[in-house]
Amino acid sequence: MQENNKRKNKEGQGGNSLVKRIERQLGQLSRSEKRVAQWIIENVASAVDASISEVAEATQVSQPTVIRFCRSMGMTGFRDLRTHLIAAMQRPDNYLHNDVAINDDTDDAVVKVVESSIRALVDLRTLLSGMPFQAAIGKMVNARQLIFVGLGASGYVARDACHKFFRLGIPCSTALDSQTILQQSAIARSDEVYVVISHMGEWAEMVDGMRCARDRGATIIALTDPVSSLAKVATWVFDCHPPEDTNVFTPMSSRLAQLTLLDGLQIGLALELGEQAEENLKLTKQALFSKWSQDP
Amino acid sequence: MQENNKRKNKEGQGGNSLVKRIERQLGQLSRSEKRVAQWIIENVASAVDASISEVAEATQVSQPTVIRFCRSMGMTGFRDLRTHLIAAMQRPDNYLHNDVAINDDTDDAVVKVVESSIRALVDLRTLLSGMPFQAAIGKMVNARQLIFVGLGASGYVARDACHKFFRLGIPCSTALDSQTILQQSAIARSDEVYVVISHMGEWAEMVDGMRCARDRGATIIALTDPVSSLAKVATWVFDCHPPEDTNVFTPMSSRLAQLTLLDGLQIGLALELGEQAEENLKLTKQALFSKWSQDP
DNA sequence: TCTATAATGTAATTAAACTACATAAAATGC
DNA sequence: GCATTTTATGTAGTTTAATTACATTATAGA
Repeated sequence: MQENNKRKNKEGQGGNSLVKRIERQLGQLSRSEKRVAQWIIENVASAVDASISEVAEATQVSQPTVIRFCRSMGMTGFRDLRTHLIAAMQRPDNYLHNDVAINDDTDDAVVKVVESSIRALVDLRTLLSGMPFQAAIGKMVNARQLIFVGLGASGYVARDACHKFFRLGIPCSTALDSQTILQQSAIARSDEVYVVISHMGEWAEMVDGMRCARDRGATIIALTDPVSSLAKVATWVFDCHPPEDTNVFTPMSSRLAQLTLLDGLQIGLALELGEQAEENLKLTKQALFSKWSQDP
Repeated sequence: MQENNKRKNKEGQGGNSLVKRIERQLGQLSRSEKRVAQWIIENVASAVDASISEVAEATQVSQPTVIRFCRSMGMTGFRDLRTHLIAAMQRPDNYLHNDVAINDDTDDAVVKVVESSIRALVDLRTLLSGMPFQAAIGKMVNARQLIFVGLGASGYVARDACHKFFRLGIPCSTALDSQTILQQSAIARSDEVYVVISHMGEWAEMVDGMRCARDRGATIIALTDPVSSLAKVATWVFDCHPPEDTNVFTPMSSRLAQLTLLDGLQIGLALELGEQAEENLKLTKQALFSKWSQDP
């Protein structure tokens, strides 16, 4: 009992994931077992929650065949397979993107939503190296004020970012509608940094405002599509192009990428600012906690 | 005030989030359940392979008590607990690698931030199966109005959610400060659904307001820590507990999980509502696009 | 075509997870 | 201190999941 625990832990940690292993062995499997394998690969997410009877039904094979498949994979049985699948799902590269379909049931749809969010962030990670963090943070360090700009849904991202950055002790404000953007940028100064969030970067008033601010010497950091008009006006661009999306049920996972990017900028800036910022973060955090975690 | 965390670094083999959570709740458990908790903490490795009867025998309690323990931990049952234990075992303590350190350079820090965001969503993925989507959506379908509630940083999440849901064509509003929450809940109706976002779920005014709304028959859907006061008042709870976090440089990745969860609820609701909601989504999307994608 | 072998399914078995109810212990009110 | 409620726990039974033994069908080679 104890020795097989050890074995399992090692396998779980060890290099290649179960999904890849199943793919590799596909050729050696019989027709029915192959069906099971295929279904699991395509539905890893639902597979981890499924019982043997559910798998059998989904793949139109008998329950013993499912177990035979498990054994072919070198597992002791279905329970063991499930263990390994759960473990494999902890590695985010196992998530594939699937669109929500109109006839999905609730649980499937939710799983797909979460997985597409994970994908959005995994994609972001691969793009990080090309992004001008150093440069953007360099400008922010010396800024008199940070102004977060976003319209519509991007306005919520801008607000969230503003709330994050002000805790560093830097003056921060927002501009969330055309009028405010135009007025704000009309008095822009060269020691101000605008952080602009926009999916396609084509709203005329926003682009005009930012052009004006840029002309007056301000720094424009844009989280937007790099081929957009906004990108042309910006000082620094962070590539945030939402995937083309023909499906109304696809949520805007790209805003998660924006939020995470802004988290990255804020943390980077905090490190650059050093002790003072760290102290401010600590104090703002304590201000909330002390309220109720002190009294008995 | 943060001191009590230090005590917990004692156990050598598996310091992971679920174990920490069990430790944190040890105090609230009854004598028998505490025995189960203790045994699991001390034998995480064997626990992941154990059946319910093995656990019962090892701890000298009855099988239902083991299940009761699982429920006390916010899991749906033993199977669910096992799922989470397996997932938690996948990262013994490399969690520290994701924490930003004061002497990290910018690029390292940014990568860590993105990875901890991914982590948060992968964790969410494993929690999904225990969440009451069906029930929550069932209530929303017939609601006269959805009210999104959140204080401070959670207010931005509430706003974002409100903006998402209104596009289905449902009346939506927000309550983002104590005063508004108390007033709103004072006139709550049984056909209203409150969606409450709160990290620890312990703000007195918010809990009071929601209790009042609940007493008046409203449905309370809470995205919060399942052991909180808010969770006790809520009709349905979605487990959103932020990881214990001693590092000021760790961003609040858990809000990404909340946003994603709300995306899931919105999509689920859209599917439930059917064609009308789909049409509304399409129209709100077109309203934006037509502005600039039509004229040449 | 017949036999041998592999593949798959059916039905029964065992074991795991869970529920409903009963009882015991502890806490509360008088 | 006793009755009453509440909470904690266990017993026994139910349901569901996993597995086995065996029967059937398909396939390949003589």
